Amino acid sequence: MAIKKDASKNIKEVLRDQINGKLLLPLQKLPSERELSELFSITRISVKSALDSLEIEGLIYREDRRGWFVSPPRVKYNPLSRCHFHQMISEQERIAETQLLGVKSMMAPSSIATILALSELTPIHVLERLRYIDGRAVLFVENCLISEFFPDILSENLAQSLTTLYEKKYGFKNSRSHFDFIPTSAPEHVAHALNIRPGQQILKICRVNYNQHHQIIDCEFEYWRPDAVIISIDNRESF
Amino acid sequence: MAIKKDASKNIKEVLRDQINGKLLLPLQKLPSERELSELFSITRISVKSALDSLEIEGLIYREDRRGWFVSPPRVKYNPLSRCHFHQMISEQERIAETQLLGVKSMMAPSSIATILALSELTPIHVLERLRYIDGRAVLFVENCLISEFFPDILSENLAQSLTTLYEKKYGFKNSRSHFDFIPTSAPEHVAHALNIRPGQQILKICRVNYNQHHQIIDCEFEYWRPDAVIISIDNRESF
DNA sequence: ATTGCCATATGGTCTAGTCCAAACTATTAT
DNA sequence: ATAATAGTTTGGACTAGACCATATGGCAAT
Repeated sequence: MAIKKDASKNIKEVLRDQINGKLLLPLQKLPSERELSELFSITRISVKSALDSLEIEGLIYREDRRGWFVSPPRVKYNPLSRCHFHQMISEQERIAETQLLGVKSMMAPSSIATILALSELTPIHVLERLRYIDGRAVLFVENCLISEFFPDILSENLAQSLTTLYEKKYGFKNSRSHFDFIPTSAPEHVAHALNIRPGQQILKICRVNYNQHHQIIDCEFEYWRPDAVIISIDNRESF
Repeated sequence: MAIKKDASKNIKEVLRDQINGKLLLPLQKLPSERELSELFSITRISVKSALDSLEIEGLIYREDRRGWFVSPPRVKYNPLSRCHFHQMISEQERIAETQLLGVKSMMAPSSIATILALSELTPIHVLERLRYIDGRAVLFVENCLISEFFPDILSENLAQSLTTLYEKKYGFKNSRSHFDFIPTSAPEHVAHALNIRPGQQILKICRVNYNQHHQIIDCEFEYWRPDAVIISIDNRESF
């Protein structure tokens, strides 16, 4: 009786072995849920439950109504480094792309006003961008800029590094950033952009940036596909 | 037709509203899955799916065969601060406890040897500890110490701060730490200790510590209940 | 070549149950 | 009082289907 496992444990172990043993390669499609349920003689619900679990582990991911696929290796991401996104990714021999989804100008809603430490009605620009690694959408980014710091920014190419733009066009240097990392679920608009289910787990990063005059100039919300990233931080002391 | 929602969306929204509106308070028990399925006239599977989703969001958590409960607010955790766990928690007016689960002495397996940059067979001590906030087990910690750096450490009280012990007994100061933050799922022994399902999402933190001589002396694996924590890091530049 | 349409494959969601194991509770025997 | 026991409640796991919405690819009309 020690050999016999739960149905879902068995399929999980088999698939994990296949992936770890490189019999299933990154980006490769798994058999459909119906095929798996026949192969393992279990119902589709049990198959789904096993796949859900492997998804949480970060081994596979789903594309809505297309199927299940093996996750590529995670990229290392050091938010504290000066390095731009594209540079950081290409150093890992992966290909990064950035797509500008849209720009809105509005009054800061209370949730954002709190983060930006605004005490009165203040206009902001909100950029929505989607970032790809090796062609897969893995990161949804929302930048909220305090408009008065960035006159005429909307005429620039906003698919590039904002940090560079801040410095070249406005002379801003980063003096401080604050980061919050929160394991939570994807809001509707994020889920849609990343082609994941609303409510799926995600790693949310809230970043607040200060310029060289110690003023908060913008904040950023990053939503990472949880299987795509390792946050990697090195902390050397200066003493 | 715009009013009618999916069954699971409806129950999710109702429960989320109840929690956000403080009608359901932290640590309070939700009605049982069977009661909810009757209340909302949906099957238990749909109820479970909605609860799963709220769990991922971090609003509720389950205790095996006991029920579903409203998550307390997240604690802020800054791994880069010098601050001890107990101090950090009590500054947030929460109560921290630490329980030593066990100590093993062994040869470093390859996975750990790699992290500790060991090139040959090396004895290590492995401490397993469980940390509670307000009586709830939220953090499983595994410390892997290179034995030769810590003679006689097993005779000490290991439920206290290890950092303090390193300094007082061995004169070690931390000169550098490296952190990896990985959203993944709970391994079996971790799930058991935290009373969560094997395979449930977790935030894993791998930490490697260097002493004042720039030697790696130990590493630590932290497994956080994902609804219990916000990682909060402040990055001031020195230029 | 392009466009529009349709069939198919696929995952998303749901119904209506069953059986099981662990946690808890109330009762009973000592 | 204490300990053993039996019943109840609870979530965990599963069966065996159903219908829906969308992504895709092939085909036909333009």
